[in-house]
Amino acid sequence: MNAMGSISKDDVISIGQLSARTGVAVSAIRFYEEKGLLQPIRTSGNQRRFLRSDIRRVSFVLIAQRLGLSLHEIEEQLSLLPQGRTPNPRDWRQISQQMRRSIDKKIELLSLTRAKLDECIGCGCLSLAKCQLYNKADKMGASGATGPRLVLD
Amino acid sequence: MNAMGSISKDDVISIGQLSARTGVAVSAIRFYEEKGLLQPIRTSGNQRRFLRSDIRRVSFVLIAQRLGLSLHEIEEQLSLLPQGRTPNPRDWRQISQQMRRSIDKKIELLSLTRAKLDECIGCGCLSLAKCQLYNKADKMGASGATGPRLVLD
DNA sequence: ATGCAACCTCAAGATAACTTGAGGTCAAGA
DNA sequence: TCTTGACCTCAAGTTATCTTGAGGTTGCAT
Repeated sequence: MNAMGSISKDDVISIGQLSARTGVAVSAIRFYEEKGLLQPIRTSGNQRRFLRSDIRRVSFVLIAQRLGLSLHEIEEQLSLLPQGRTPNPRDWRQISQQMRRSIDKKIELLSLTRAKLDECIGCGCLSLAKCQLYNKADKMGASGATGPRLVLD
Repeated sequence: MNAMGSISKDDVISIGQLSARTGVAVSAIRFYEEKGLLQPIRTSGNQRRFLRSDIRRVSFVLIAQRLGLSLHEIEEQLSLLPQGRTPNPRDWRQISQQMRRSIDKKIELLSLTRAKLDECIGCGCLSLAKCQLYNKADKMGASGATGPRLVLD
């Protein structure tokens, strides 16, 4: 912004620049926009212009992805922020603690599965009726809209 | 088999029966066949007939899926067995130990990520250049044929 | 003024693991 | 014999996360 509060040319960056800064392909950035993760403004010639803070916003997306969040979940997190702002350190602390809890859960589930597997190694059973592992998994997941789809989440 | 060694009607089951026994949808069974996981024979009228042991084979697929193996990986495991037989308890012990190792790896990775996340919670940084979490993940995955696709595996 | 890299849109392709649907056949009981 | 449920094939749809390509436009440097 300049002294007048308006947006000057130097405050915004092109999609190519955002791509270069974040390592995310141009096509992916357009895709993120489509999914509501970014809301660039347009030039008179219809080209996208991003705020510098969008670099941080994309970083957030990348990091959250590493932690296993889907783009949809990430979008939800972002939309929870007041005024849909890009997460600041304080927001980040909130969100990352929530992520931590979800990682804890994943680890717990894997440990449980591992324990069951250890039993299975001993028994060698492969019976759907009796196998603890399968039954356990069954309770975990049967829900899947698409059948036996889930992968130990 | 009967005394003659030929396959009698009672040795085999229809796709519907296999579905009922395993809980796997008929369409999914056909799909598994297409992927090489099952190799039913056909009646004169072109209907599939499965061996009873295929129930166990499908159970194996389900369990392996729970452990995070893709159908492709499962097919590989099965094809390693002599004569492409359905895994018996001894085979199962081999395979499940290998799976155990892979679960161990996943847990390790998650723990690592969690540790990094804890650091991040403290620092509140969201800089791609500096964030340990992101850099770590980067080294783990950048490979992805499709860009930032991986999910903390 | 012009050239050309960078940008735009929209459609389609890729992968995993299946499902759904259309249109037709088989088999077993009444 | 007829009927009907179970089966068959093949094509297309689904979700997530993008990429690739075709065909056309912009904007900055010379």
